[in-house]
Amino acid sequence: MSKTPDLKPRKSPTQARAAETVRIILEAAARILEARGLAGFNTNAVAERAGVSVGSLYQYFPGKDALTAALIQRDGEVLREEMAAAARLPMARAALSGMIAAAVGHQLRRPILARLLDIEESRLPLGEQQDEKTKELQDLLDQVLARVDLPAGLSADTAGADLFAIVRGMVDHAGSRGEVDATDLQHRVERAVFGYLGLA
Amino acid sequence: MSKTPDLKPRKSPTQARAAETVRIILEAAARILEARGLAGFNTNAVAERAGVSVGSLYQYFPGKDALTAALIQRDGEVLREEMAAAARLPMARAALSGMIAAAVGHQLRRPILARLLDIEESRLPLGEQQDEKTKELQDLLDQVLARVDLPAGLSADTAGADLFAIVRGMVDHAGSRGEVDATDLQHRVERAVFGYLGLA
Amino acid sequence: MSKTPDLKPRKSPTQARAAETVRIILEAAARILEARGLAGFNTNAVAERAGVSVGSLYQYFPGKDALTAALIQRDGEVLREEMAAAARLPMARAALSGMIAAAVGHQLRRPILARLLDIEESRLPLGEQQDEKTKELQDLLDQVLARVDLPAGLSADTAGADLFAIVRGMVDHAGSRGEVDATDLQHRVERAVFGYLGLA
Amino acid sequence: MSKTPDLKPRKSPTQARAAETVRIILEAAARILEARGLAGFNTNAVAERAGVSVGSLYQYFPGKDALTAALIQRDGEVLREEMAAAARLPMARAALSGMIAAAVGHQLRRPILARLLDIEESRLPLGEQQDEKTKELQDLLDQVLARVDLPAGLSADTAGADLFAIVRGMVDHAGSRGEVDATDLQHRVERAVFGYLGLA
DNA sequence: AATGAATGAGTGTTCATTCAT
DNA sequence: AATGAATGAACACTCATTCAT
Repeated sequence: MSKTPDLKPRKSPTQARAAETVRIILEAAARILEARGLAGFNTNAVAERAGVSVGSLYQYFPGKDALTAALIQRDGEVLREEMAAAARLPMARAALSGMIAAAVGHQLRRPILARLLDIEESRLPLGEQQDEKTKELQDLLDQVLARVDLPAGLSADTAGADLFAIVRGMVDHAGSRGEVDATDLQHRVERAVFGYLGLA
Repeated sequence: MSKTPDLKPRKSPTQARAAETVRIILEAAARILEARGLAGFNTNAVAERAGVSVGSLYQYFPGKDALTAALIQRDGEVLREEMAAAARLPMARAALSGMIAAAVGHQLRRPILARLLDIEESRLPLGEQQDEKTKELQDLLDQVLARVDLPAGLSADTAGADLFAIVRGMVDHAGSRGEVDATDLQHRVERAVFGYLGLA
Repeated sequence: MSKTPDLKPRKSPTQARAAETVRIILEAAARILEARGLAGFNTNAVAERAGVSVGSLYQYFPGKDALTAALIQRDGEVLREEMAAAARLPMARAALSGMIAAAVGHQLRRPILARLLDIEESRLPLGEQQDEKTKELQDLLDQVLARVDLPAGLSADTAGADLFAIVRGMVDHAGSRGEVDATDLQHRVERAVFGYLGLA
Repeated sequence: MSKTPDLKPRKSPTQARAAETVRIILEAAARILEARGLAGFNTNAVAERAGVSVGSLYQYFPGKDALTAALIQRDGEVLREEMAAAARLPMARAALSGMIAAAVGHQLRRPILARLLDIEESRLPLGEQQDEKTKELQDLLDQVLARVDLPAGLSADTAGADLFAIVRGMVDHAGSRGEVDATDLQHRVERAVFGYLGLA
């Protein structure tokens, strides 16, 4: 077995300058990923693009994987907020539509980045912290699903996982096909989701 | 820009022994991928596992990416055959079910391998050859879809791509969740597919 | 805690060329140590001095520490043989003299190298293999000490350890003072050893 | 060739607070050395342990080696005083015993630190200052040796160097073996020293 | 054809040292 | 004077690929 890498940020930047440096590094990492893919994603390139030294990068992240993990975390932040907002809508159908819209919007905003982070997320041992985040999303979905009539034989858990997979699969694929029309994609994903749930 | 790598096998194995060697190398590559992931997938490890020298490996494949490409190709062979057989079924609904069964069966047979090859496939410039294979599948799907009443506003092309994405997303996710019950998964994918098509 | 490094050679060279490469690398490592000290002892420098690539070095040694360990092992080989030969002398006093001569000769042959390897030996977790080697020496010494009248209150173990320390301390220091006269040094070490044992 | 580093403390701490800071830094350095060895001995770790910033550390020491040198200097201070006191004893034999006791006590107080500083001392170009300190010790030893009948063929210089080496070798080794009984070690070192001098 | 030793560019990471605040 | 963020040269180690045997 290989040793599990440290994925927690190394130091919380106390000074304003340091926080800004972290932000710059993360954005540089995102751009490198988008421009050169996983193969071209290395710490020296990120540091150079960020206009800082490698040393600075390692002041804030204990290793490459921790940088990736932070990027995944940052990337999911907005998504989770939009999802939570959508889940609060009173009508279940509207809530689901809103959650789909959040996923679609998130993916189409930076499709390449989203796809690569998905891949990396499945590779990294993100630990409790990320599990919590995922669980949070899962819970939101479960709450909404509890308000619809699920078809016989489907548990909320399984249905949640499937919907997750359907939405991610469709938006990833749309992203890789170069789609940019969010409205159209939204409709199709709704077809699949509501069809799956028998709410068509 | 980096030069696009040569992905065609270096020599057509005219002799039976050579074909056998190629087979052994490919299976070794598959097992390394499954056991060690993309990070542990390197030519020296594959050659050692295959019981041949690196030199021999490079006799049959011009580079690492060509090896990966051949693996993707091999991996899709059976899937395409089963898909084609299913597409020949007279009833459109049965044909779709059969195609889903092929996809589900393929993924659950070697879930880790299937997932990693999906990732690599999206990274490699597979060229005409693979495009043809994908187009073949797309055509099969189009033919079947031509025999159902597509909902308004959906082209066969788009619907095909979406179904592809739905199925792949669901089976990938099921694979990574450790599901092994093909029948159950089959039902759920059918829900999504027929739901999407309005055939529920 | 830091992970204990792998200190065993990576592969036993099967071909003659490979064995020669290993020999060349070890001698280059020795010369780098002598010329630049521990601070200048790095794998790139060793490889360059050896006239091979770093890659070759890592074919045979899993890491820098393994290289050092192999050097320690090689360095002790001749010493152990000479010690064993001396221990076989029938007269205990002659045996001790012979063992001192072996230690003195060993140290004066390559004084800087011997000193630095002593330092590294104390730092590395050499494991059973080396413990055996040291135990072998200790056993030789014990056997010889069993044939002399030890002063009251001295166990063979303690006496052995002390003699070891006396000899090593004196020859190390002589080496670092630049002494080259083995005969003179031999006499003085004998003074200390026989004096310690009350055999003056 | 590399330039010889500046080993003198950067500023004479005129203020009491500065002197205290220096003391704290030195003790932190000692503890880091003991706890993490030479490999873990770095200026950032020392500063953190000392509770000061690296910047402050560099206010008082022009570089890492200067810090080490100061530590060596501090470490020898007490030893030299005790040695000088012992050398003033009227009976030569008692003086030697006292000097041995000083060395043994010094080593057993902080065995790991003593050993590592010995190693570093042999690596650093300590310059006149330290030479003087060593010479001071050597002189003390010479004065005492002048009061005993040296065996034929031994100069006071050589004898002094040998005794130094014997004592250091024995106490270093005892330290690394984990010995803690100062009285026992004292007896054995005396055996060696007086035996060497023919005063048994 | 096969072998496997050899290559070396590339990458992750550390740490002594500097300097803006 | 003090801080600690930033620097970047240096180094351990990997692995795709080549080539002498």
